Amino acid sequence: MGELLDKKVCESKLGAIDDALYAIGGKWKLKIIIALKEGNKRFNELQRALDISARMLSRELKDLELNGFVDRKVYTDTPVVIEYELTDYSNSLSEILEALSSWGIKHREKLIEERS
Amino acid sequence: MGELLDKKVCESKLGAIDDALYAIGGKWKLKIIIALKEGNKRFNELQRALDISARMLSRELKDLELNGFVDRKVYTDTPVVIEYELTDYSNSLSEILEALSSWGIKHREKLIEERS
DNA sequence: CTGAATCCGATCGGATACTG
DNA sequence: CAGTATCCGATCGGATTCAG
Repeated sequence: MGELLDKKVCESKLGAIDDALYAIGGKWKLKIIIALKEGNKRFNELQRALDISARMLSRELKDLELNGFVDRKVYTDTPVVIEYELTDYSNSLSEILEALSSWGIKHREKLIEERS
Repeated sequence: MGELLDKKVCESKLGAIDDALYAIGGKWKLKIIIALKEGNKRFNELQRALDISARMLSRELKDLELNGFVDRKVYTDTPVVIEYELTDYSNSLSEILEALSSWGIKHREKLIEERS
């Protein structure tokens, strides 16, 4: 009986993780969000901070904006300034970010240990 | 002064997340691990459970084994049975998995809400 | 400065067929 | 059953160029 329960739990988790990976998976999305947590940034600032090509950054920002993680602010101050800013919704990712970064730190330590 | 601190924190987090994504990023690794949490599985069972091609499953399992998340057990029972099993180390991912799946559920709810 | 357009190689990922 | 090999299209991702 516990097996059936396990299966249900597993399947629902698989579905949920699918949804999550679909929205924030890939190489860049989470990194962009982290970079913007430090403060709003302009296109070129992000590019330099993340070492990402303009082509990919442009795509990813469009996607992040479409999915409600990022706002594109245009300040018409002559010269016009364009900044990217996190939305409130992106704060809902904080648990994931924390879990990932703390695991990443421990994982790196493990790797270094193994080399010796 | 707080700005400099922010920058340091951000950079270290970017590095840690890099490490994490390098190890467990991509479309399949976490899904395979979740499927195996339910219990050990054979190659074909995994394939059906995840709807993944043999080609990709083979690659990903090799990678997961190399990085210490999965063990490949061979039972020489005539006929030989081969099973994949999670290592203890893969349990260190539980926080990440929990965070991802609970966020995924909330995110899906948000999406459904938005369509109405 | 903010992108979009193009080109090109690398990788992803499924389908199919094949081996032990 | 447990993979491997091959083929092929889609996407990723950098470099460069170009426009507003």
